[in-house]
Amino acid sequence: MISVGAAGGPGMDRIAPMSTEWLDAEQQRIWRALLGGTTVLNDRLDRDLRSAHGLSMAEYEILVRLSEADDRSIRMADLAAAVAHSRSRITHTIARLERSGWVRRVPHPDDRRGVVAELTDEGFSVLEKAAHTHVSGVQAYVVKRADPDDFRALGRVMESVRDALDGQTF
Amino acid sequence: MISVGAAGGPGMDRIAPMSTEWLDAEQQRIWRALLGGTTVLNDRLDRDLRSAHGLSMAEYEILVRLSEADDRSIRMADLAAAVAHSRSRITHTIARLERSGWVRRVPHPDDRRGVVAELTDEGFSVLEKAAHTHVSGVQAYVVKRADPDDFRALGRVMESVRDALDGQTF
DNA sequence: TACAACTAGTTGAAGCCTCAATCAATTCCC
DNA sequence: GGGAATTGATTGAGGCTTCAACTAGTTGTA
Repeated sequence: MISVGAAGGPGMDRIAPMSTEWLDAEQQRIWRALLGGTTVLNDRLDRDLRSAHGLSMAEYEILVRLSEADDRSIRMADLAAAVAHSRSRITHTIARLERSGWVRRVPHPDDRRGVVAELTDEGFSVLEKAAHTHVSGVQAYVVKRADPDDFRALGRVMESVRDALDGQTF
Repeated sequence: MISVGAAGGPGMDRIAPMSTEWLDAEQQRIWRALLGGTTVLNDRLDRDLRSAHGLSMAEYEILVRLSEADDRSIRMADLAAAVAHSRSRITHTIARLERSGWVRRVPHPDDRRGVVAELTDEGFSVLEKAAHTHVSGVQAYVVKRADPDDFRALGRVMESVRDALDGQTF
């Protein structure tokens, strides 16, 4: 047993390889809870949406953003930034959503390079139903299980993480 | 703007569709921080590992588990449960790791249906190097940015989430 | 013993994401 | 103005994950 990622990395006490600061036992326990918890959570929310509405989490998130925007439409690049996906991924996902009839692509009025994705009425209607499933899941799997102060603390940490890392488009 | 997933779902004040309890503004902010934060975090940790060691996060996690186990080996199904992946996914991933020479498959001694995945010396050596990259990232992107009490609170929440949802193999 | 039910693991096809290359339009700047 | 650099978006190939179907070994039970 070597505890890679835990207190005292491999050989650490003898050669101090490259000054990596290892996690102590508690930090490692918390980190693994974050990793494992988000894995099972995303998996579960995704399955719930798929089985009930034929919609993935990624697709759901996109529809939500569109529903909140003026004219229910957002430019492709802005949409990519909003959900932290690559442009390529947004192109593929919007193509699928368009095939389903939930989104329509229209040329950008000012910038002729631009494309704007717009939520259709049918898409909005699917979203209305899917929102019940999704929000119920978030309540049951996360919000209801958390002490309100702990939940706020989680928010502070993850806001800091997100703000530090985002803004990188690939 | 309809705020699906936020306070007052669509039409909620008029028809109370199916008694879904919506998230208030603060809860929604926190939930989106968790969603967005974990997205960019996983993305970044994965890229760091890939570019430096040719190893994905999923592969790294598996190697870590193996390195911690007796004989550096774990049965396929147990490995799947440990990292919350499907058996099929573990089969594919171990096949890849075996091709890379980092893991070897051996028949289970008692149960002739069983297969045990075992970390090779070469795999251990890659893991030793990768651990520096990974742990440095976790420190810089998460641990160092978080107030220690907030970080502990995050741990409590995510442990509860994970324990509530895990144990579902697909 | 014998049969049914279950568990372990694999397989291949289909779907989604990543990556690099590409094309078109806009902006920069001399 | 005009060429270079940048930005917006798409494309298709390759890689990883999911899903359903399948084989094989084990367990329960009569």
